[in-house]
Amino acid sequence: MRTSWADLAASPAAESAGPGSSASNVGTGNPSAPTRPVYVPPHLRNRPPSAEAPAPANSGRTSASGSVAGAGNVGSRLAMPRNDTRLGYGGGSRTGWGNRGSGWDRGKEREANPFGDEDNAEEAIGEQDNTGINFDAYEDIPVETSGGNVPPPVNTFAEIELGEALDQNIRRCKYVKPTPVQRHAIPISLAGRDLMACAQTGSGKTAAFCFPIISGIMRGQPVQRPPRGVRTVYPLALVLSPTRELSMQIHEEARKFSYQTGVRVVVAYGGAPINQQLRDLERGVDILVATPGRLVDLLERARVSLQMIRYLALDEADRMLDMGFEPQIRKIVEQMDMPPPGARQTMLFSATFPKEIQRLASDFLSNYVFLAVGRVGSSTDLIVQRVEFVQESDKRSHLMDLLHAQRANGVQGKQALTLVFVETKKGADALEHWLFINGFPATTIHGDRTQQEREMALRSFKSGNTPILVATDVAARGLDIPHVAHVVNFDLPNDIDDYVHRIGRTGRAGKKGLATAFFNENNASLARALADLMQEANQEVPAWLSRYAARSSFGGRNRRSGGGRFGGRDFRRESFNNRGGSDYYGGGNSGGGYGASGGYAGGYGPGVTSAWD
DNA sequence: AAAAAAG
Repeated sequence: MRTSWADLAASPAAESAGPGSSASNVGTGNPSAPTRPVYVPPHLRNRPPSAEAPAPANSGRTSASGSVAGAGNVGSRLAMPRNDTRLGYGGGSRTGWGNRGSGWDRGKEREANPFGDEDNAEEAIGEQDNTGINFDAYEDIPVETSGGNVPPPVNTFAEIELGEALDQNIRRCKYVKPTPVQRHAIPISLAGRDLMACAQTGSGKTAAFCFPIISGIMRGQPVQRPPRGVRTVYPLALVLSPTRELSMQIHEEARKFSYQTGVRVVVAYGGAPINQQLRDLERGVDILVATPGRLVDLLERARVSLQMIRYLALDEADRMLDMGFEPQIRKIVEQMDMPPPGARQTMLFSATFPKEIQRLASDFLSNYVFLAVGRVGSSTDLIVQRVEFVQESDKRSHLMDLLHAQRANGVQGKQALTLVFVETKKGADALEHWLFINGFPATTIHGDRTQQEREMALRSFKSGNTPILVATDVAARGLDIPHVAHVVNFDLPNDIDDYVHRIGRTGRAGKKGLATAFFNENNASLARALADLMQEANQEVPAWLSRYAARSSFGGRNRRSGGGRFGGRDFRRESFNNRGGSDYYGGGNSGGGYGASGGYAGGYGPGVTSAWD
């Protein structure tokens, strides 16, 4: 029966195995046309591994040895038979999950094991290795929700019906219990609600939107794909992010979560050859992770259609909707063939969410829940923030002093990683060169480098091979780099939100971090916001900075009324007096965001909704 | 003014 889109997707893929065959086998409607089954079509992937080796004694439940699940497996093949009997198939005890009657067979026999086949498994999984998560750091987190009928949070993964295969992957990731944003966001999404979520950097947002998507796709009705054109693919979920490296990272994470669920995740971004990405797409895609430019390209080539999208997730959503990106995002979301709000489920995530961006974002949402999870303070107080007054001309030698001190401190074992942010691409190259000739191995990542160079730089940094990375804002958001001990704002950004994201590259997953900023007259416009932010995060604010702040306190665009926290306030609450649009961050409101202390509407216990209703 | 994102 050629009813499933998967069959449609399968044919072009088979065709790609034999380039000469063109689209003929699709046209014939012959389901078993491919004679060289290099590729296992989705409808065949889920055959119970009848003759496979039985599960060894090693249960795999918590291979707590080492930091990596399956680290002992040299190759991916080794790991898979063991798991097959436990995950996708045998586990079908849960209601509905094992039911393959729909012809929507899931699971794969050829899927590479994303847990066991990575060269740098420790680095790759390290941060998400939640044995290392310091959950105590997440106690007493203030939560605010608003919107109608907010589904209550959960306390454990077990009480969420995510499906056996996904549960198993959660165990493999060593996620012991959900982080606060996951506790709240996952039930909201599973209930089918649209969501705008603010949560601190490093608090597990990726999983928060991936789990409901994967679960929903597994649970969902099989789709009949319109045979629009054989080379067009119809993803069910779209995840957009502002940088290529972040898309890669989300893809890697999502692959782990969807391992042996039969849900296929594909990534597409610019700067890399498009042909491999096209081949990946042709093999079938449920979740497409992409950067906007490349996606538009694919859409215009009609290689991707958004017609079947059920889930849309924007990571770093405020960034995606700011001036540079907004037209592209609108084009993708509103002017292609994506179902409208209400006909799809939309999830927006970021650590920061300025009010006027919330307003733009609300165009994409339908009856959404606003969720803010985080401490009172836009940055986690796991990060020690320092500001030093440094003239432009002294910055280099000052950085050198810091690096020397750090080296002297001799972090045992692996060298601590230092991420240095600068303002410009040229400045990045210049600083890298200077560091290099002064004996500090450094590399750099910015938009003037080739994609290969960018990826190489990031790998080299992550592995500790080059423990200093000089970066522009391309690296400011979302990147999850374990062991970043120190973020240096060599040049401060002009926007306080960028500062929040930059320093959020450290202090992740409940670990501590240090952030040092070089401040001088050029940064006067940031003084107020910076001082406020630091104060909220219980950081020591230098007296000279407070003086700068007082001097420039006539509400520049960086000034957040009411102590902006991390943008964690639903603009709808104040929108009636915000229509004028003259405000930024709701400037001039009287309410002042969260109350100075304990002003949260609730969210601590189940069933709590908010005063917004 | 800068950075990012298609080629």
